[in-house]
Amino acid sequence: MARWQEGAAGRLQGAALRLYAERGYEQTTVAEIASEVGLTARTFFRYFADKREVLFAGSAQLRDGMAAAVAGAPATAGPMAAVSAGLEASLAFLGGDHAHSSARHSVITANAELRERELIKMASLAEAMAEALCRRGVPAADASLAAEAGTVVFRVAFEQWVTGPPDASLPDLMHATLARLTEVTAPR
Amino acid sequence: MARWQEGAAGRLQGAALRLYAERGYEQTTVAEIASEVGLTARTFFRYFADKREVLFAGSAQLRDGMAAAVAGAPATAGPMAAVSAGLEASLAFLGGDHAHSSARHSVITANAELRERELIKMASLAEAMAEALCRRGVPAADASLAAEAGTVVFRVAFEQWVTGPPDASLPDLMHATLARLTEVTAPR
DNA sequence: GTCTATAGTGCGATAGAC
DNA sequence: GTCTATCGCACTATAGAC
Repeated sequence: MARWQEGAAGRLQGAALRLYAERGYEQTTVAEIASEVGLTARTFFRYFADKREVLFAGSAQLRDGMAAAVAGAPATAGPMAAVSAGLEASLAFLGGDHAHSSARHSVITANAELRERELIKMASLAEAMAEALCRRGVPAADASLAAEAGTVVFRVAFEQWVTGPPDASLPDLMHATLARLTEVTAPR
Repeated sequence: MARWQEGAAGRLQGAALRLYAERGYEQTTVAEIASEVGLTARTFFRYFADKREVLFAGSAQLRDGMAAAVAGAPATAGPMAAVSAGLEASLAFLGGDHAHSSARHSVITANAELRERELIKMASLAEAMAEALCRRGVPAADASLAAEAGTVVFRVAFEQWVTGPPDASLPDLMHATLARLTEVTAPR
């Protein structure tokens, strides 16, 4: 019989998302989240750097997975094609649980601090992909532009997915959005 | 003799930027900034919603100016051309003081919380331009894509400017970066 | 202008597992 | 004994309430 229950981090994440959704992010204290799963606030901060971070666990794996996909794209692929491979890789991390993604998205968009945190996570995705592009020999400025453009596609497609019907295809939305971007930015 | 000196907000901004640069954002307390110009922390929070916001005064005007330029672009202009007009309008707000912009940029990039705040300001620029595009009859998804692509250009060009030589031309960098974006996103 | 709740940190104590 | 997860306490600064 273990003295502690296992999966403290996961239990904290679940309780946090539920409480943030029920009563709002600002109306929820860290102490409440922790006591909800039989822990104290001090332990919460052992696992998460701050009150926001509990909603963004796993973002490092997403980032690394996308960067690896960019790095591993065929040598013949141009910058945008490599970024597209990165977007493809993100689907494995995010396409699974529509209900969870949707709830999480609602909580985040309802609060400015959480939106800030989400944006910096997006920026770190872009930075990681840009660095991978640089290693492929893409000039730094082009790499930043392609990577940031990729995250724009990611964001727009993902938002359409979570706010739309549960049976919509995230891959299809991603491809369609990428096509729209090339259309919109094309010179007339 | 006035009971208080005028331009409290401006003096707080100046002191904040200076102290953030000298000893770092986290090592500076609001009380220090305020006492630096003969005020109290309570007064600081009368002018600025939080410790970060003092570095982002004027961003609402920038946003409104850019949105107005998008709205006022020729009716024949496509989404990206209208966004380009918005970028053009931003130059009047930002192209002036290279030393100040550079110092501010250094402070912001040195701290994660400040980067978060900058990103949400960028997102609000994109949102405002996207809304202006929608009013021009551009479909919502295309409007988001064009507006976000515009802020990507804005960010990349601005960073090149502040980190480069003081006599470089921000307008030229902006145009060149926009051209690179269309090149990079073009289908092969 | 004062008072207070909460976020977040540093250090140390505890209580098992090994 | 060491290691690790957790808790307790004291503390500062932010931010909002009164």
